[in-house]
Amino acid sequence: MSKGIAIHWFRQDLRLTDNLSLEKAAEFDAVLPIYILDDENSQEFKMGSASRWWLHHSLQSLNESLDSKLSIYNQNPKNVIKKLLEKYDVKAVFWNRCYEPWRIDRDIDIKAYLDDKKIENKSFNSHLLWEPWNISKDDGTPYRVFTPYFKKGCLNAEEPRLPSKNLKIDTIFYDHDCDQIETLDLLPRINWYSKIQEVWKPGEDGAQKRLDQFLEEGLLDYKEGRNFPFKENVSRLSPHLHFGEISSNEVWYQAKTKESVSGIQKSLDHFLSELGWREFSYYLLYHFPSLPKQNFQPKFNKFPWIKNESFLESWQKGETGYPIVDAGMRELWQTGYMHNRLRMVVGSFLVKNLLIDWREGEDWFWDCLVDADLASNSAGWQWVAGSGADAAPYFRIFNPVTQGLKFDPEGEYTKKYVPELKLLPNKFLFNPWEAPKEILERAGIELGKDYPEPIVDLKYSRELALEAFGKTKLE
DNA sequence: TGAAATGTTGGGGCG
DNA sequence: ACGCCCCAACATTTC
Repeated sequence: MSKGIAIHWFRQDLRLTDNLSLEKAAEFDAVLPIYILDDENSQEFKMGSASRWWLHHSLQSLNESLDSKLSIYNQNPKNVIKKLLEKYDVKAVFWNRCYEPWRIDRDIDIKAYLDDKKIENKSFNSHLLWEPWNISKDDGTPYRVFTPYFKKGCLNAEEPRLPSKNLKIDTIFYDHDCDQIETLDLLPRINWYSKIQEVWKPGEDGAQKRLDQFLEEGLLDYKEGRNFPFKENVSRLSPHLHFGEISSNEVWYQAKTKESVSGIQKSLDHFLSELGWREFSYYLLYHFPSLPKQNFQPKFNKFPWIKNESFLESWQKGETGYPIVDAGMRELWQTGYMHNRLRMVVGSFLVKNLLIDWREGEDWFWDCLVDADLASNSAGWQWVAGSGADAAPYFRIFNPVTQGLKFDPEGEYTKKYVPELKLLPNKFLFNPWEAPKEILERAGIELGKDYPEPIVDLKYSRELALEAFGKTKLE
C-alpha cells in the first residue's frame, strides 16, 4: 500500500532528534523536508542580522544530516506548498507549532487551505514543555506572575513529555527546483561575524555538545555561578533552543539525569526554573500577542520616554563611559550574545538612566542577538522596563559601578571587552572618572580620548528616573 | 534577579 | 567604673 510523500516543514525545529512532526512524516513512503525563509509574513518582526548568520549555518548543518536533501525556499510559504502539491504526489503536510502571532496567523491560513484541498495535515508541539493554553489560574484567566505560573500551574500539570527516539526515515525526497542556502542571502556583505564564528557552533550536534558541556561543567555551581559573567556556569543554550536544534524536553530530562549528583539540587531546580522563564515568555506572548510592541501594563502608555539618538548610539556601540555597561554591549556586538546579568544591567541603564523607550533596546537586541527570540526578547525588555508581567519594580535601578564590583570583582569580563582599561586598577575599573589623575596616566588612559567620559550622571539620572517612573504608580 | 537612606547595635576609645 | 561619643556592621525601610 502506497502512502506517498509527506512534507515535513522545518521552522523553529532545525533538528532530527525528538521532532514529532518529522517522525510522523517519516511514516510515509518518502518524506520531503523543506525549509522556507519567510520574510514576507514576518513584516516588522523580520529576522535580525545575527540570527540570519546563525540560520545559515544551522541550515547547512541540518542539510548535511539529511544527505543534502533539505529543500529550501525563499518565497511565501503558501505558494511553496501550493506548488509542491501541484508537482508531486503529496499526501500530507506536517509541522511543529510556532507561537509568534504572525506565524500563528499564517499557519491558520495554510491549514485552512490544506483542509480545503483535503490534504492531511497536523501540527505538533516540539517546542515547549507546556502548551500555553493548558495552563491557567483557577478562574480560567492566564497567570501574570511567574512563581505561581511555574510552581502551581506548570509543575502541577502533566509532566513534560519524554523526548522521542522513534525517527526512522526510509526515503528522503528532494525537490530539485528549490533554492539553495546561499541564495537565501543570509550572510552579511561585510564579515563582522568572525568572532561570532569562533564562539558558536550552530546545528544539532553543536547544541547537544553545548548541553553536555554545561551539564558536566556548569550545572553543579549554576545557582551561584550564573551571576558572574566571567564564569562558565550558564548554559548558553538559548540560540540552540531558539532555532530548535535541541528540544526543551531534551534539555529538561537530560538535566534531570543529574539529580543524583550530591549538592546539585538547588542549582538543578534553578536551571529548570530558567527553562520555566522561557515557557512563561511564550505563555505571555501567546495570551497577550501585543507583548512585542505594546506595554503589558497600559499605565506605561503615557510614560515620557526621551528620544536621544546620541545616547542611544553610545549605548549601542558600548561607549557610555560606564565600563560594565560597555563591556556588555560590546560582548553583544562581537559575539551575538550577552550574559544574562549584563542584559539586566544594560537594560536598566538604557531604560532608567537614559530614559529611552524599552522598544529601542528590544530592536537593537533583535538585530544583534543570535538567540533573538520574539517571546523572550519582548518579555525580557518589558521586565526590565517595569511595564511587563511580574516585572522588575520601577525603583529597581542597577548601579553599574556596584554591579561591576559585585559581579566582576577582578574585572576579567570587563577588561576582556573593554581592553583599553586593562591597566586600570580594579578599584577604579568601574568608575574611571573618579580615578586620580596619576592613576589614569599610569594606565595610559585619557578620559574623553581613550575611553569616554560618562554620558550621564548616575545620581542625577537615577533621581530623574525615580520621579518619572514614580508617576506611573498614580494610575 | 537593587540601591540608597535610615535605624539599630555593640565594641572600643576616652575623659 | 561609668557615661559618652564614634563608627563600623548589620538590619530595616524607602524609593
